[in-house]
Amino acid sequence: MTSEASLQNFHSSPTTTKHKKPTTMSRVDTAPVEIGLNAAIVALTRDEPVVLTVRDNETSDGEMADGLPYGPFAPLEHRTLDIGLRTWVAEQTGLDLGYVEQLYTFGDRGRHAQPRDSDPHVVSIGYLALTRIDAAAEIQSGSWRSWYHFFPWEDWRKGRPEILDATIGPRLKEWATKDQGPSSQARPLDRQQRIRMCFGLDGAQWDEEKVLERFELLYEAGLVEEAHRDRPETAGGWGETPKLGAAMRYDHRRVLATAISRVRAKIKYRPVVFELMPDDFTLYELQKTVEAILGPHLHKQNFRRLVESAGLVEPTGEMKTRTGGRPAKLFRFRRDVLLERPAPGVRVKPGRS
Amino acid sequence: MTSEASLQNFHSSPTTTKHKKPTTMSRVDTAPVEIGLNAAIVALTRDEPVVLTVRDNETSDGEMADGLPYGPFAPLEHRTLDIGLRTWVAEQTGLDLGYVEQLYTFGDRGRHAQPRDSDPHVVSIGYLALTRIDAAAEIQSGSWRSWYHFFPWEDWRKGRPEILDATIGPRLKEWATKDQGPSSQARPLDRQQRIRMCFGLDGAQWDEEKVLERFELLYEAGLVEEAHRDRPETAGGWGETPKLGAAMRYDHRRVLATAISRVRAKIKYRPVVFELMPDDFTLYELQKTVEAILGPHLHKQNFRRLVESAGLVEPTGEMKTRTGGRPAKLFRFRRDVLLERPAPGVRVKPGRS
DNA sequence: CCAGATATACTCAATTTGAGCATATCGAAT
DNA sequence: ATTCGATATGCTCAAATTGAGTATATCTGG
Repeated sequence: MTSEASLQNFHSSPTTTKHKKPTTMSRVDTAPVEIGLNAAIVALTRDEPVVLTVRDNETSDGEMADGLPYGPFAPLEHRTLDIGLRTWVAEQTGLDLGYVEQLYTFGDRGRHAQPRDSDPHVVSIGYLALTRIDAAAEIQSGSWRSWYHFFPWEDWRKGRPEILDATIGPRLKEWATKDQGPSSQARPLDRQQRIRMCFGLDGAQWDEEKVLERFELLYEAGLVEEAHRDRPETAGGWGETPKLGAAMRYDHRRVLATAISRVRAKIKYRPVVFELMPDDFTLYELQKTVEAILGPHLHKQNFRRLVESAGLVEPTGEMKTRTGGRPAKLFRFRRDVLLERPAPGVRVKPGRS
Repeated sequence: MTSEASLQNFHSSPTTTKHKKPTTMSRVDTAPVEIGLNAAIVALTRDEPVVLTVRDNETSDGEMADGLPYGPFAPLEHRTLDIGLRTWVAEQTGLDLGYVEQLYTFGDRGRHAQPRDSDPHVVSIGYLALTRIDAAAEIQSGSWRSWYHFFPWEDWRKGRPEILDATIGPRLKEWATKDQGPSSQARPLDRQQRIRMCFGLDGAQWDEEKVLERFELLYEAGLVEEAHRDRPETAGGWGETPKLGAAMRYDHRRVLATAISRVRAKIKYRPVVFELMPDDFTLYELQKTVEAILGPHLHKQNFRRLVESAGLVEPTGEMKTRTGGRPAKLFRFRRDVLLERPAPGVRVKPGRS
């Protein structure tokens, strides 16, 4: 089953449609559709990237997995999609969002756990929101969870996670050699290669932006809980499969994966880090924040040279003394860069050696 | 009126929502919603970037503006969103799409020209498709139009377009000093600054990726036809306003603007140019293609060094002789780069001097 | 006062990038 | 046949950027 999101980067084999003559569009057979707005709200608590999760925004039906704040788009109430999102988030968590950005619209059937067949098909739009921890303290409901709780294999802060070679690698290789189905010919990259590229195995290098591709691959391979929840008939051998990260409701883990991918990519070419920082900060704190998101992306004092020469920050004149060593200058974000250069960001690179 | 898409890059002032206690989600007041799938299909004919337009896919109601191929998402027929898109495109134009990528989901009211209030609210999802010109020749309906036909101010191939200083600049400055409304305080960038950054006026530099921001600004300022079509009540003085590019139906010009933005951005970090090229090509043809999309982005023979050293291409061994000068080596795309490096692309830069 | 920790300044070489020169080969005009 | 215009392609060279390291300053805690 081809996941839709992977089409962002790969060809998909075109559907072999008969070439009908162009017809006038009919409005028949449009089954009811509901639009779900889902928010991945990201903050940082002590160098830990966290996401806001809620548990009980629907009647508790025994399922206790975490979920993201979400709600249906009501076009009569919400003038725009993101007003709708802000309204739902405020209502469910008490948080007024600042920075909000649309991620992706998912529409494939069978990824949203429809209780009844008569329920409307849900198309879900994922959003990324960034917030500071002081604003984040206001929340009235929901809880902050490390995003690595849901994606342990993405946590490279202490080096390569063991789960990669201990569990994920072997199970994926096993899956790669299993039944491929007849449609495997059309696929541009075969399973082996996709695994290699996604998870940086066999000499390929790890790309911290491929969060979504990795999750979709694990889903496709049936290695995450959601895959079995969505298609119980394929649950063979699920019992002995170890849990790979905590599951989420509906397709929320996919939305979160998209959010992480986006943050990791965007931090490099737009000054979004500062949405997560307090007004004043030291350069080391800034670096720690970037590393919390990207992983310890081998930088050094070059990092300070980078942000200073890029004009991203300016000294406040104050010092921070409780630093454990020599006092550090405090800096603030230079909002003027937005008026100067087209694409400023903390453009860290993979590293030469 | 804040355009929704501009939220990709700017803060928006949070809606001041009362903090209600989290409630169980109700399914009341969900007015019917229809999802429109819209395809901006881009190709290249003789160094001219073109987009596939259709005219008569709905009952002709006198309006004869161009539109993009589109159709409603029918969840019972279309397993995924992009299968739906491919189906509609095939039906309306006879073209089987190859590379397809989702762009953005627009949902704001009043941008989609609802004939009757009783009609369902339409949320439209924009897609970008890239195709080669030989495949593009197959089309049975619709016509290819230069994308600069709709966005003349984006055409920098012969230097800075006169329309910028002759028309757009003055009219925008006039609008900037007009009535700002009471909500202008909360706006992070005022009109002057937005104009400056979007259109590279007053010393700011032109950013070829800001296609959508520019169009949204013109829409907001009432300088494009669609603005008056959507809100006839504000049509004061529209008669004497010169036409800024050809209008499109519904919000299709916005979708096209998003598509151009995306192509221009993506060509720099993913090998998407090759979706537009024939199998074999000379390096100069490749450069011309890039320039047709980005504008003459001051490169030189450094371009060849770039693509060759990046391993993006490999020589076929053949030569192209009818080149007007010394015969050129033919190259083909090295598909293997996808397996080697994480983000290869024709990463041209603005230029130092 | 010292050890440990962090902050900050500065250096230096490898690499990348911007810009230009020189030469090769074709077609068309003279 | 020769010349000119146009393109192709190889090579050089200096400027800028980047990766990596060294040296020194100043705090906290023992």
